[in-house]
Order: sequence, then C-alpha cells, then structure tokens
Amino acid sequence: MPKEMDEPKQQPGAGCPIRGVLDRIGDQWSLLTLEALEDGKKRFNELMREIGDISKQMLSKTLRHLEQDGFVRRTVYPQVPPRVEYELTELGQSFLIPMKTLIGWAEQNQQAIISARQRHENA
Amino acid sequence: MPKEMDEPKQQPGAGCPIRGVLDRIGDQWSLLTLEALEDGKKRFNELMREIGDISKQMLSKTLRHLEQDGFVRRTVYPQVPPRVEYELTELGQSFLIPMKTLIGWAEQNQQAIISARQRHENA
DNA sequence: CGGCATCCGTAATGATACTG
DNA sequence: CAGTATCATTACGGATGCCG
Repeated sequence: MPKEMDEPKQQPGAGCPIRGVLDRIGDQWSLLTLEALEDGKKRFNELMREIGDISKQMLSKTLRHLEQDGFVRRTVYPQVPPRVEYELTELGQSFLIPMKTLIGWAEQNQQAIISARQRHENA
Repeated sequence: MPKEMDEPKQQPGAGCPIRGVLDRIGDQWSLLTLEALEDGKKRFNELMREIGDISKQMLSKTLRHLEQDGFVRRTVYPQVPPRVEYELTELGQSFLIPMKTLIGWAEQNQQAIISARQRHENA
C-alpha cells in the first residue's frame, strides 16, 4: 500500500471521522450488503442472489472489508461442501440506525432529486 | 456507455432509492463538500482550502453533481474578477439531518472500527 | 459452495497548463 | 478568481477459471 499514514493537515483526516468511515460504507456495495444482512445470517451465494448484480469478487471484497472493520462476523462451518455464514455484529447492527435514517431520507426525497436532475438534463 | 438502462431485477434498483442517492453522496468528496457548506455561502477557493486535499477538478465535478441533484445552488456574480458562491439549497440542508446522524455515529464508533481494523491487521 | 487469482476494459483522479 | 481541457496513472469492476 502506497499511503496508509496520511494527511499532515488537520481539517481532512483529523477532525473528520467521516472520512475513515465513509471510505468504507461509501463504496458501491457496503450499504447494500449490510442491508441484505439486516434480517439475519446469510450465506455467500444467498447474498449474491439477494443483492442481485454484484460479482463474486466485489461481494468477497466487500465482506472482507466489513469483517475487517468489525461490522460483520464470518463463520465457517468445517463441512464437506463448505458453508460460510455472515451476520452483523453489534457494531454492524448499531450502524443500521443511522443508515436507516439516511435511507429514509433518500426515500422521501428521491423524487426531488430526480426532478432536479431532469431539470438539469434539459437545461 | 454500455449500460445505462438496467436491472431487470427488483431488489437492487427498484425498491432501493438508496442506490441513486448513494451513488452521489457516496463518493469521496460529496459529503465533505456538503459539510463545508454547512455554515453558509462559500466561494470556490474557500471550499478548496477548507476541504484541504481536494483538487480543482474534483471540487468542480463534485459541485456540479451536487448542483445537478439540487443540493447546492451556484451563484455567479458578473464581476471582473469572477466571483462564484455556493450554498446549500433547502434539499441540501434537509440532507444535513441524516448526514449528522451518520457523522455522529461515526464519531462515537470510530474507535471501535479502528480497533477492529488493527485486530485484523495483526491477525 | 466459497472465494482467491488473473486478465482486461473503463472510469476515477491528480497534476498541470490554459482561458475568460 | 473560477474554472475547463488534457495527459498519465491508477483503481475499480466485471468475467472467468481454478482450487480447497
């Protein structure tokens, strides 16, 4: 990794826990994955199907990130056909709260956003 | 562009206003920019300085996106040294609410996340 | 079944120069 | 000051194949 220690500046990295968190949940799939895990344990391919248009690689990578950050717990069952289950940790579940707030806002305001976008398209 | 019309599936795109919104606010700079605009009108270079490590191009692009989505209003003063100011719209301000919730959570839990990350690094 | 490794095209991004 | 245009570099994302 090229940079892991960073920003000699204060504004960006120091006062902003947002960055560290955002970088993880801000990507294309983390939120969707967390949402998919909302209602309990899921297996890898279950998550694949549920999310629908995520690739193995991305799901894998996303899950590893989430696991690494303590949002998700990974359980491997030492069986012949491997069985791996993912579930939210306490941290992961607590994150659902602010996430819900965000989603709620998105639901309420998506129309306004779509309208604004169209206004600009035709402008 | 290869795909602009998409998802024959329902889960991902249909029931999820999250996607549309996330794609915009989920990027590296949108949240930071909105936060920088929280306390009122700002000029382009002011935002540059405040955010710190964003490039002209990225700030420009981010602002255009936010403007396009109706989060930000851009005002150009027809003066000799150009003066352009950015400010949050109603929509943009209303978005601060869920955003605050998210930031608050991030602040409270960043330590747990950092710990989890380190635990994995050394594992 | 789970998921890492590889290949490859696309898109994001930083740096810099240039314009009004 | 406020950007846009261009270029080079990298990161991302999907598809596929292989292995435990």
